Order: sequence, then C-alpha cells, then structure tokens
Amino acid sequence: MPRGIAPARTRTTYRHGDLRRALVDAGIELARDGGPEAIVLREATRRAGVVPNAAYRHFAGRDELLEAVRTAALAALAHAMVARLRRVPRTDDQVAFAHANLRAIGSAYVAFAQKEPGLFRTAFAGAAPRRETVAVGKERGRAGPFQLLGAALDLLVLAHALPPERRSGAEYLAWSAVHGLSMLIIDGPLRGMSRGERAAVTRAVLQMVENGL
Amino acid sequence: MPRGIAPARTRTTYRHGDLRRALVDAGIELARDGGPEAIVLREATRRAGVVPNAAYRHFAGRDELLEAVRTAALAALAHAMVARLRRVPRTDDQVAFAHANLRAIGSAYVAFAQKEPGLFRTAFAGAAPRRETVAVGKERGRAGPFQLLGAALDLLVLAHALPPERRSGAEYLAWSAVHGLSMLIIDGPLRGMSRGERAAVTRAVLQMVENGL
DNA sequence: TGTACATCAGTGAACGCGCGTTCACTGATGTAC
DNA sequence: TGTACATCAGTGAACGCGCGTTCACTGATGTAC
Repeated sequence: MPRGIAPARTRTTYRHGDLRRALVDAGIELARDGGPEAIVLREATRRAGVVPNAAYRHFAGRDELLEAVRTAALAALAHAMVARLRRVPRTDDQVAFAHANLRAIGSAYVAFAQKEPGLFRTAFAGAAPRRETVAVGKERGRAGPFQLLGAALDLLVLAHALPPERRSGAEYLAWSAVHGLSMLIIDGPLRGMSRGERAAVTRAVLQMVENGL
Repeated sequence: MPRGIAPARTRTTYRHGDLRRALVDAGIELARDGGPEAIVLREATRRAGVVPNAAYRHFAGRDELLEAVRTAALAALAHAMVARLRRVPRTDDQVAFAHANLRAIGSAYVAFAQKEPGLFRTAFAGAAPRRETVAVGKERGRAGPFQLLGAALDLLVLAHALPPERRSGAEYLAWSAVHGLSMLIIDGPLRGMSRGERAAVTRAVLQMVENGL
C-alpha cells in the first residue's frame, strides 16, 4: 500500500498516493527557480509523473495551485524567522533583547529573500488580488511573518523601548524598509553587491528602523 | 507627407512614419495596465496598426521593446520627482529645506507607484538581469531617480543635517523604505487602505527615514 | 470470509489560443545622374 | 527638372511552441452485504 509519494518516474500503481502534495511540492520547486510565473500546471504534473488534467482532481485550476504554493512560501518565511528568533540569546537587558528580536526578524526576512528569491517573490507577488487585507501568512493558527513582526514590536513596547503611541502601524514602517531592501537586493540595483556589502547595507537598514521608529 | 504618428486604424500611407515611437507608446500603455509581463510584441504592433513582424525593423526582439519601455518608465518617475521638487518652497532654513527636498523625492516616488503601478513595476521589474549595476535611470545625461535622491542627500549633508560619515550608502536606506512601502501598497497587504491611511503611512515612513538616517 | 458494486483518482485525446520569430516579398521614398 | 535606381520599412504567410482546460473513459480501491 504505497501511502508515500511515489518518485515521478517509478510509479507502478494506478493511483498516485498523494498527488496534491506532489503537485504543491513541484510547484514550490518551480517557484524556487523562476518565481510565481514559473508555476506552470502542466510542468507540475509532468514532475509528479502524471497526466496534465489529473491536477484538476485536486485544484480548480492553475490559480489554486499558485495559491497553495504562496501559502507554503509564507510558511517557509515564518519558519525561517522563528528559527532565527530562537537563536537570539536570552539576557536580562529587556531593551537589548527586544531590539535583538526585531533585528532577528528583519535579518531573517532579508536573508530569506536572498536565499529563496523565487519563493520570496511568490509569497508577495499578488498581481492577483488577495482576499484578506492583512491576514498575510496566518496559516492553520500558526503565526505568519506579519504576526511575528507584530509580536516583536509588542515586546519593544513592553520593554519601554518604543512609546505605546508609536506602536500602531509600526509594522508597516519596519516592513517597508526590509521589504524594499529585499527587493532591491534580489532584483534591483543592489543585486551586484558582494555578500559583505549586502550584510552591511542590511545592518544599516535595520539600524535605521531601530532609530527611526 | 505624414511625419506624425498615424492613428492605428486610419493609416493610408505604406510607411508608418514613426513606428518605433508608436511601438514604445503602445508598450507603455500595455505596461500601464498590466505591468512588464503585459508588454506583448504582437499587441503593440496591433495597436500601432501594423503587422507583427514589422516590429523587427526597430527592435531586435521583445526584450528590446521591454527595455525601451522600462527606460521610459524611469524617465517618467524622474520627471514626477523633479516636478514635485520644484514645488518645494524656498526658505532660509537650509536644514528644513533639505529635509523638505528629501520628503519631496520620497513622496513623489510613492505617489508615482500608486498612480502608475504598472509603470512602476515595469521600471523595477528586472527578472531580466540588468547590465549596469546602479546606473538606474540615467538617460541621455538627464538625472534619473537615483541621481535625484543622491542630490537630495548631498544637500542634507551641506545643511549639516546629515553627518558626512553617514552619507555613503544612505541612498539605499531611503530607497529601501520608500520602495518597500510602494510595493506593499500597490500589490501587498496595504492595498486595501484608504487614500488617507496611505498618506498617513507614507508620512510615517518618510519620518522614520528622516529620523533614522 | 467472499463477492458485487459504487466511488472517484488518474488516463487519453483533443481543443483553441496567442505568443515570438523567420522567410521571401513589395512598393514608397529619397538620391544620383 | 526629370528619370533610373538603391534602400529599406512594412507585408503576407507560416512555423513551432507550450499553455490551460474540457471531454468521455478506465480501472484500483474500499465498503456493504
């Protein structure tokens, strides 16, 4: 009883096993190198070792696959953020800790954009209108990128490092800076920079946010 | 002797007159509502009232048309910036003036992104590798967006409102913030905001940059 | 425990579409004499 | 000033391509008796 995913070429059973999953995985791979527009239904089915129209058992159409990949990309970003947050050293200095948390969020964001530009672009592509206004990244109750950023800002307020009256809308300020930086790095004029230069600019941007909030 | 552009449907002459220009104009219109991927060679020729392959007299291929449109988009952005700079009131307070200049640049940038999202996305699309690393927007000796921003920052230094040692790389900080804000507004989670909310966030971001530099 | 049957995941073939690009051509224009 | 001619901008037809999607089908699976 093959319950796992059969490798594309080796499938012997008539049924695939977990085609939906396989299609999303293929979609993720496509997005990885090529961004959202590289998510092509036919290519995904090809990689899953299945005939093109088989996809329609699991998705209403191409857009639904794209949406599934986008969700996965946002989850991956959130995961990267959480991973980096975990590595922030505990300290008694609450202010320093809160700042470190915020920097962790920001640098994880920029790092993810650089390591997975295709997924990053897919996560925020959105030429297609999105239904929720700001619910970006909340998935099955798990915190998304936006929620993580919000929590970091809340912590800043708790540590008296950010006046409460400045808290509202602060997400957008921080987000704008790191998002813009990411875009400029991955397919803007900062693309040509060396690893070191990019790290320096990233530090500078995070510093600007910290000072400017 | 029809030296101007003949309207697409009414052309009676065999020769078009200024097909290259007409194709770029059509391309701009396509980009305007649809972004860079909407720039389609065949559609441009259709709008110019000409057979598809006629485009190859003026462009090596689709990419060259796209590049021409991109250049036009950058020029339009620069133009919008200059227009807003001109409206900054002269004053004896050099510091205030320099800050006002920088704000003018930034708000023109965000305003352009909102008014012409398709052109904005075309200007900075760049899935295609660009040849120059940072020469974005310099065109026929005219100052591009990047040069204008640089000049505003120089002015800030002259007014002693920005320590010279912080000048280097400051473009990228300011640019990141307004670029990210623009992206979030035009096809990110800030899309749903009202005109007023957007203006408020924009002010806040510009303030953050001013404080944070 | 064995068999009939309903379900529905994947098949096979085909569609219409619009794209970018190539080819050999034609005929308006401007120039040399 | 008039005519022959070279130039080259636009024509006409066609190509191969890969896409998303629809149709009627088939056969493996799990369930009811």
